[in-house]
Amino acid sequence: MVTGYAAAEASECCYEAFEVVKLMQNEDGLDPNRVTLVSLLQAAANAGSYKEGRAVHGYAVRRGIDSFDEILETSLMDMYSKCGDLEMSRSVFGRMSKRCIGSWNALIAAHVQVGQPLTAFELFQRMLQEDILPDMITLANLLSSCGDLKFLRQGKSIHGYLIRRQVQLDLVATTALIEMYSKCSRTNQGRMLFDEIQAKDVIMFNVMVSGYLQAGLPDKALETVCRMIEAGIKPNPATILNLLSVSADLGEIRIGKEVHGYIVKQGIGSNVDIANQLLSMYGKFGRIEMARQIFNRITRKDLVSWTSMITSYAQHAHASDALMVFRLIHEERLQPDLVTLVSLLQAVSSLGCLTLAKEVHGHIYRNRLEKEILILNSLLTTYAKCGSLGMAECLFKSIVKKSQISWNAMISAFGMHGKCLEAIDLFNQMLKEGFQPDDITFTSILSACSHGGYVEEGWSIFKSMSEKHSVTPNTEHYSCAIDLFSRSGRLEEAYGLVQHLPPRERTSALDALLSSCRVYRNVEVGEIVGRELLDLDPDNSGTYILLANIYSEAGKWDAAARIREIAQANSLARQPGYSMIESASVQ
DNA sequence: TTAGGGTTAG
Repeated sequence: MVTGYAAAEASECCYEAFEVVKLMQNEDGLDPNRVTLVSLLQAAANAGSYKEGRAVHGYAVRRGIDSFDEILETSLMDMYSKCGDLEMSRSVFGRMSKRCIGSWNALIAAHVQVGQPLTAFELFQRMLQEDILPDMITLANLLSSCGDLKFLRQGKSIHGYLIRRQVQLDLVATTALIEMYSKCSRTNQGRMLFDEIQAKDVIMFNVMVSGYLQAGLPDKALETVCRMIEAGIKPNPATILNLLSVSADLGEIRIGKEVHGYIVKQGIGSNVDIANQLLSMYGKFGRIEMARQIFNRITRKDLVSWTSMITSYAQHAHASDALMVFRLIHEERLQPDLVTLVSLLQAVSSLGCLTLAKEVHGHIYRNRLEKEILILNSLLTTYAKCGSLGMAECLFKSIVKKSQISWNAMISAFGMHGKCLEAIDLFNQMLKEGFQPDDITFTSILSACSHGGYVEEGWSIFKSMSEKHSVTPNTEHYSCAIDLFSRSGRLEEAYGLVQHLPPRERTSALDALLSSCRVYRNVEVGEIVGRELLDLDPDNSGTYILLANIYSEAGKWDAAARIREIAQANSLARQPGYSMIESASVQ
């Protein structure tokens, strides 16, 4: 009876199990034995009832069942881990005279679950030193750690171990391997294992889908979900969460709306995790009103709900609303975490308010998050965007373990403030300290050079991208280099670079180049650029006007008149100019 | 023993 309640995994059942034991003692005068205690511990562990679990431990000690057997001790460890007391779990483990595989597994699993995979790995090494042979449970847990730590080599060696020992890979083991490979950026390897299994379950599909999402392949993720549905497997809540991510990543709100409809029909909209993901998806599409409605309907909002709402506001020009939501969090007795504060910093950055930046900085200190690299990098950018390059630099210097992102953030901060030489110096220092620049580093440094007019320096850095750093220049890099040349009047060279862009992405670069042609009164290049631009975007009245001006300023009145005639024939009126000024609503 | 969510640099 007690075991039945214990297996039911609900807190009410935990109390029922304890009630049954009381009845057993009072009415029948029977004392609980080891089996009863194991069941009670299991009930407490499933319900997370620490008080009850400790009481059972105390009872066992008082009754002298303290020369515990392995099963009872392992149940104690499991109960302590599930109730969040890892120390007690370790202490029970330490006192065990004979440790069975189950107790090792319990401790390894506990460390994996609280996000300490490194310790889980250390335990595994100790286990091998003590000549204990790992079982499938140990290996599945370790594979999960390998994924989290991106330990591809160790993950592969576990896979190799399984093959060498000719272990038949079941659904769970294969799923764990697929997950490990996906998290270590080896999605294809995961896919091969996935294809080998005929009878896949919903979890395996979800893991594969999530692997594709992590790899930035939302179309493959969608294809996999479709295959799953075709195979007659019903989506579960985790599938729904994946699908909402697919929709956001593909930029296809239609999919998200369809999934929303499914959620409503299935009556699972009250699930807080699903509601959070839905809110976040609408937020990403800028559908703030929809996001807000979903947020308001969540009855038990958790920190993710609040943070998602802040992010949605912060990223779509509603910074003051983001701040307002942040202030409400405290009333809910929730403690903002690292992610909440990073989102808040985005809002502060877009307001450009230094006082607020300092206020959040204080908050970060009070919550002891001042050493988190994620927070430091965001704060650095926020200070720079709020006009205080000094504070940004000071913060950068104070970061003991700088990440590549810290360097990128500081280079871009110098760029924002027109300090091109400082940005170049920092870039060189970054290389000297052995950090690998990436595409974002180059976007920042090239844009700093182009704004500061440092043509030679910028061009030499652009060339070094593929020659020295194996970074292939993308459209943005080309645009920066084109800008670099066109601003300094080297229009032929700029036009030469435009040819490297795919035709559809040439418009804005050509637009800027045409303006430069006017500034530098270069009719030859202007004519070529203007015509190419008119081919690509014949409805842009600005191009006709600019080209006509270039002709007339060069004295080519006939050509200018012809262009104006064509514009008139196409009835392209000049767009009136306008400006928008937002009044400061937050001090 | 296997799955999911809010996040930093342009």
